[in-house]
Amino acid sequence: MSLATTAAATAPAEIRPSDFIRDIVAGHVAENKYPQIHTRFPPEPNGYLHIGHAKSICLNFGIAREFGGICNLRMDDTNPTKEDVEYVDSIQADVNWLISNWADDRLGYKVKGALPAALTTNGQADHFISAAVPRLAPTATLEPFYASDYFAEIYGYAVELIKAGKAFVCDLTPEETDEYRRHAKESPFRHRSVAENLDLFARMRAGEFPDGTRTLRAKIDVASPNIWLRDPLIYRIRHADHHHTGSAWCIYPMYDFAHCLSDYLEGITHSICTLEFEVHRPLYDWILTSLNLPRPLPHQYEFARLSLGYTVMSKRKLMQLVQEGLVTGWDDPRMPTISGLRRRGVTPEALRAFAYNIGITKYNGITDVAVLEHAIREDLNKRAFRRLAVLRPLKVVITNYPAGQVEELNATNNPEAPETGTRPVPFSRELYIEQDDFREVPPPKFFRLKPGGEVRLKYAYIIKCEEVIKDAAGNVIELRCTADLDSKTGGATAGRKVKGTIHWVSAAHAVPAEVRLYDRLFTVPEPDADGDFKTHLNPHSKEVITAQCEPSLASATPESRYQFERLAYFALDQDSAPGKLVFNRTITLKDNWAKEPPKS
RNA sequence: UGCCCGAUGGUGUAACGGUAGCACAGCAGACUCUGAAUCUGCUUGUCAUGGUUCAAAUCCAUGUCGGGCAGCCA
Repeated sequence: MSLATTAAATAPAEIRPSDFIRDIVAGHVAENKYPQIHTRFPPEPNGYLHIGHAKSICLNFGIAREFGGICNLRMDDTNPTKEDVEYVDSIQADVNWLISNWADDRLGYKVKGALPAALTTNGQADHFISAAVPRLAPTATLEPFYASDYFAEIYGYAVELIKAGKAFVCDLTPEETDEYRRHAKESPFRHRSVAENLDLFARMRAGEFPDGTRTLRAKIDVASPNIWLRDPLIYRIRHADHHHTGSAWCIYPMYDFAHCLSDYLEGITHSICTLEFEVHRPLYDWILTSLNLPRPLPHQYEFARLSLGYTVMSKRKLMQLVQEGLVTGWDDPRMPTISGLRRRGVTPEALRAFAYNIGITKYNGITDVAVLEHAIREDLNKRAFRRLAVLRPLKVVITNYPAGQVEELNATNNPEAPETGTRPVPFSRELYIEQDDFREVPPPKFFRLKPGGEVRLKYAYIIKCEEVIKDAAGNVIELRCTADLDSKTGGATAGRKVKGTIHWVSAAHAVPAEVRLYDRLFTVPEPDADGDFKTHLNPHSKEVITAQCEPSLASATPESRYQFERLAYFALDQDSAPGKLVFNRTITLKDNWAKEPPKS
C-alpha cells in the first residue's frame, strides 16, 4: 500500500472538517467567548432516527469532539400525544451506536432523575443542570436529558413573563387565533391585567379548563412581518399523560418556548438546527432576552437538512411505511433509518464518512445516493472477509477429477488486510458455480464460462467446459468440465492466463443460507416530489433466495462483514439462529460489466 | 400574498477581493486468480444584468429561479 493510499484511508478521521458553523465556533473559541463549547442533539421521541439525524449527530458531536466540548442528548418531549418510550430507547441505542469509539466521551448525559438545580448567578436567581461525563459513572445511573424534566422551571419562566407584562392568557379558539394572526389583529384578551393572567394561568395548570379553551401567548408584536412574532402561543392545555412526567401536568409548553429555555438550562452555547427554524430565531432570542437571564445566552444556527435520492426522509412518511406494512419495521434494512442501515450491515464509520463527505451548508440540495453507497463500499472493502458463495447455483462436474477426493485450498481472507490470514476451502469433483457465469451463447467480451471455453476457478483450477446438459424444457442444468490439473496455485501451469476468474463452492460441502437481496426502496430519485410517494415503491426492493456458501461461513458472526466474492457485501441478520444462516445484502460490488451496453 | 433563506460542472461541496479546487458520478486506459479494489488520464461549472475595484464566485443594486414559514407539531 502506498503512502498516498494510507493517508487517504485515514484522512476522514484525522482531518478537521470545515464549514460555516464550525468557522463560527472556531471564532468563538479563538476569542475565548465561552469556557467550554456545549452543543446538543435534541430529537423528539416520536419516531426512529434516520440518516438525516445522523448528519446532525455527526455535526453536533463532531463539534464537541473537535473543540473539546460536550454534546447533550436531549429528548425534546413537549407533546405528550405524539411521544413514546419506545422511541426514547431506540434514539439512545442509535446515538450510542453511531458515536461509539468516536465521540462517546463527549456525550452529555445526566445523573438519573436529576433535575435543574436552583442557584444564584451574579446575585440573581437561576437554574442550571449540568452534564455528567458518561465515562465517570456506570451507564445504569445515567440517562439523557429531557425537556420535560424542565417543566417546573419553564412554568416559572412563563410566570415571570406574565409578571413582566410580556405574556397573557388568551381565550380565542384555535380558528379565531389563526384568523386574528393572519390579519395582524390583536387578541381581545391581550390587555388583561397581570393579576388576571396570573390567576388564569394558575387555573390552566390546575386543570380547570378543557383542552383548547385557553392558551398562554407571548405579547410581542401582532403586526410583525414575521408570523412567529405575532403573539405566539407558548403554552397549551393538553389533558394527556406524558411518557416521562406521567400525569403531573395538563399544560405543556410549545416548542419555541421550551427549546430555547432548555438550551439555557443546560448551558448550551451553540444550538444547531435545520433551516425551517430560521424564521423562529427572532422568537428564540426574544424569549431569552425578555427573561433577563443571568448566564450567557445560547444562540441558534441553522443548516440544510439532508435529502437523499431514491428515498423519503420525513418521519411521517417513514411511519406510514411501517404502519401500512410496506416494510417489516423501522429497522427494515431498506429503511433510511439508522437502525435499518445498521441491520443492513452499514457501519458507524461508513455513516460518519458519509456525513463528512456531504458537508454542511444552507443550500437545500438532493444528495446522490451514490455518495452514500461509495462511503459504504469504501469502508466494507477494508474490513470485509472475502468468502465464496453462490447465489443461483449451476452444477458443474469435473470429469477428470477423482470422485471422493477432497482438497483443502488456501483462500485469502482479505487482500486489503493480509494480516487477517487465510482459511481453507474444500474442493471436490462436483461444484456449484453462478448461473450468470455461464452462457451457452456468450455476448461479445464475455470473459466467463462458455461451451469449449476456459475459466479460472478462484483459488483452484482452470477448467474447460466440455458438455452442456439440459432438461426437457431446454434449461441448462449441469456442465461437464475438465480441469487443467497442474494449474492450481503453485502448480506447473499456475501462471497460465485465462481471461475470467469465477467463484464456486464444493457441492458436497456447501452450507445453505437464506440471503435477502435488498435494493433501493423507490424507483425514482424524488419519490415525494409529487403525488403519493408510495406509488413509486420498488416492487423488487427485496428478494429472498437460498444461497450455497463455503463451509467457513457456518461460523459467521454478527459483528463481521463479508464480501461474497464478485457479488456483494453481506452481514448476518438478527434472524439467524444456530444452524440457520440469514444474510442481508448490504450493497453490491460495483459492476462495470453490467453497465456494458447490450450488444445484439 | 407577506416575511426569511439560498443559487459554483450531472450531483454534493471548497475558494473568506488575487491561478475556480475536491469528492461522487461519467468516459478512456493500465493492472488484476474478484469485470471489485488500486493506478493514470479526461470531459463538464461561478443564475442574469448593471455597478464598485488595478482585480469580483466573493462586495452593492435590480431581476430570475429554488427552498422555508404562516399547527394549540417539532
